[in-house]
Amino acid sequence: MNPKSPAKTTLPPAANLLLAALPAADFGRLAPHLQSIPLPQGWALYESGSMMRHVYFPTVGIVSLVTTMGNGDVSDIALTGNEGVVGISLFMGGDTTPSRAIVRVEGHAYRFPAGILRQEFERGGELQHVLLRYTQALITQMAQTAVCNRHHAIDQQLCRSLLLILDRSPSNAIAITQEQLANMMGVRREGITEAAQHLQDAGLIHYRRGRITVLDRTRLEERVCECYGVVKRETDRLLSTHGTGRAR
Amino acid sequence: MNPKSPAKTTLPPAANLLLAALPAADFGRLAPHLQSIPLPQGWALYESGSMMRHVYFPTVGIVSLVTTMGNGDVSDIALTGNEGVVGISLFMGGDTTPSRAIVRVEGHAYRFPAGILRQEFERGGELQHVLLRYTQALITQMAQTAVCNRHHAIDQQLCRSLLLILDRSPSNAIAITQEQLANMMGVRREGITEAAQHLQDAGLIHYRRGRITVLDRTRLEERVCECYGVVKRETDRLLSTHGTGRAR
DNA sequence: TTCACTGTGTTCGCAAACCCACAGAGCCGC
DNA sequence: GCGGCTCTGTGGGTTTGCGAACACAGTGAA
Repeated sequence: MNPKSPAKTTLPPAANLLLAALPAADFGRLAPHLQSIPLPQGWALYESGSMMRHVYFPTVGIVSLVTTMGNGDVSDIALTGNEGVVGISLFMGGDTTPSRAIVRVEGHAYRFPAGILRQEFERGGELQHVLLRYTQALITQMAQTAVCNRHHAIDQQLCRSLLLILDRSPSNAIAITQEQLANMMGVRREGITEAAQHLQDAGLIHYRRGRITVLDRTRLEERVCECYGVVKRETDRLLSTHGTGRAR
Repeated sequence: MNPKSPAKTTLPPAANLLLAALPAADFGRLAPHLQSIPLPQGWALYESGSMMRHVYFPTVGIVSLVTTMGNGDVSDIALTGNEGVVGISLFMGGDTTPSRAIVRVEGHAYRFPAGILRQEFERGGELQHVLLRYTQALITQMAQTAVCNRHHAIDQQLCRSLLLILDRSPSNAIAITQEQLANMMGVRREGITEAAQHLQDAGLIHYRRGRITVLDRTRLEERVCECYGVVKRETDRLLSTHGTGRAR
């Protein structure tokens, strides 16, 4: 299931928003080291506690940060698409984390060798600012996930998950099974079946065998808990290129 | 409820572990700007969305990062004592966060004006490394909180909260009411009453009117869910001064 | 066409927490 | 030593989600 050997790209279209936000000079130093690789469904970009060798900037697809309990229970704690980066502990200084990173929706990513990225990070330029601001957005997402797990019903959380996925998808058709959704949300598959039925009965979505189509995004947003909006606003704020007035 | 005007300290005993981990040269540049202030119970170091003017390094006491929902429900998402710092979004680049920071157990902290700390952070030296590594420990704590909220019973979560507090307390007597604990954990007060009775019946703790005494820490650690250990190990790893070989 | 497999629908009982309401019990000041 | 307040104990009824087991349908390969 490992991705095939990297195909080096000369000057990619930078479909990753973080890379796209870099000034030409900063990006120029990174470009020679870019590798474009596929992200096949289910692939683990890194395992719990393992030393990271690369940092990944997704362009298409969705990668989840997952915490696994001793008894095998899992929950996604955050979700990253082309707006972010996977492997923050490399530049945060830990080199490893207790969580795993798993491809939930297949796609592609650019990746850098760990040393290259860290070296560039240490320069303290715009790359550092962009990565740290993204990390703060990630923190917000995790915090909101924690309270959402505590306080909100599965129905609402399903809306949240669907919207988070939709925001990172090219179309309104999502290739994912209820079983996988249940895994992401850390609940039983039956709970998802029931919640999805509610949404389908209400005409918000349509699903069949591993494919969910969002029919009415507006009403989905009406039904979702506030957690979605909080995270979205904060992410937009932090990652808008017109930041807090820092030099660019 | 605001703290009184700052009393400037010349060379504090650095009872905050992050400050203590700094080389003399780095600490020397910061020392003139140190202000020691009290942290009274219930005080909000910063509110949701408000611009931060200071960064706080607790020496005694406990500060919680809290997310408040629209309907008033609250949950702590992380907890900081003298091993950490409050106000990470200042150096992460966001300047504000959607969460609040509240003093759960009264104490003291050193604080810096925002500009001073950010300027020192931008130097890219050991202070930056220390702060980023702490931030990663914080991320681990938040991630584990999220899955713990999802999968574990109140009894176990109570054990976790008590141990987290105990780790940051000078004695094994904790001054906190069940109502406050319930707020921290985002559950009903009655749920805490019941869980605390179990622990008291088992002889692990003793409590009376706003004071909980831990009688048998070992057995508390046997009963707690794995989340506590995961966070503790990771925090110790990241904040040990014998880090990952970065220059000191 | 047949067969195996995967994904979805459904059921029943059970346990954990929740909501609400109120009772008692320690603590304080006057 | 008497209110008044805060903190803790308790009960009943309800809801949500879990566990396990099973039926059935769409899909694709032999």
